Amino acid sequence: MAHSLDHVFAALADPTRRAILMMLLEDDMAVTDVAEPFDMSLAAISKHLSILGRAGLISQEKRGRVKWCKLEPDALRDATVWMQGFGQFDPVNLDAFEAFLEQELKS
Amino acid sequence: MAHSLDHVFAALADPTRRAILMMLLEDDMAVTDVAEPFDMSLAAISKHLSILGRAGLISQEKRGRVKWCKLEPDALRDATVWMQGFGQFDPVNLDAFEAFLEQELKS
DNA sequence: TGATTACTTAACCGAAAGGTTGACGAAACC
DNA sequence: GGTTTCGTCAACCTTTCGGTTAAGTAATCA
Repeated sequence: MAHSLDHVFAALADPTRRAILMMLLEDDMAVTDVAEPFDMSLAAISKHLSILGRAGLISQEKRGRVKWCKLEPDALRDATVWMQGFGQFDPVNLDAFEAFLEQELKS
Repeated sequence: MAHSLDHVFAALADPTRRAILMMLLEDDMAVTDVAEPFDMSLAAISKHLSILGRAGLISQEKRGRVKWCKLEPDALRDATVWMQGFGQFDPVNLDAFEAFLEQELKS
């Protein structure tokens, strides 16, 4: 159990951070590129990324002057297990997630 | 989509609130009984319960002078779907959850 | 009726969250 | 070497969080 549920859930509670995670689902990204779609300073994004890092949800590797952000979905495992203890839900519906994702990125 | 992921994840980020949810897994409880194991005022627990209620994770029904708290696990569904969009995890391991729960309640 | 029980609300407090701007360091470009 | 780019850090500000105590309301008990 690498990272506490406290940190993971707290990281997921912010819409900006959830959006960042969804962006990283596509591919690894540099910090500046992560920041681009948001109406927010680079420093703010940098803070969000460090919170995601503390929760273990992403890792960061610096190559040259560019710092690359990589999704680490395994950090979600403990949280998922915890939540599923409360009942069985439908089998994963990826279509629903895709739709939700599209909706979210649009707003 | 009844309750926002913001509220659900924020509610889950606090260990006291997660412990309350686990207690309610056993059975419905009155507010005073929920508060009993915690080293915290009743007012504090009342606030935690209202946060859980706002997230849709519990419902409360007043019968006489007693207010009963009931787990509403369906509120976790959207959050679970969201998280599972990041990858398939092992099938639910209830035994692991039970062990974790026991550990948690002991500490 | 009077006292007690069950709970919420209000006011307050310190600490943390989420944002800003400005200065800085390190790598890359010309 | 000078300048630009990438990113963090420090200081600050406002709002929210998580707790407290004190007071208030509503139902029950004796």
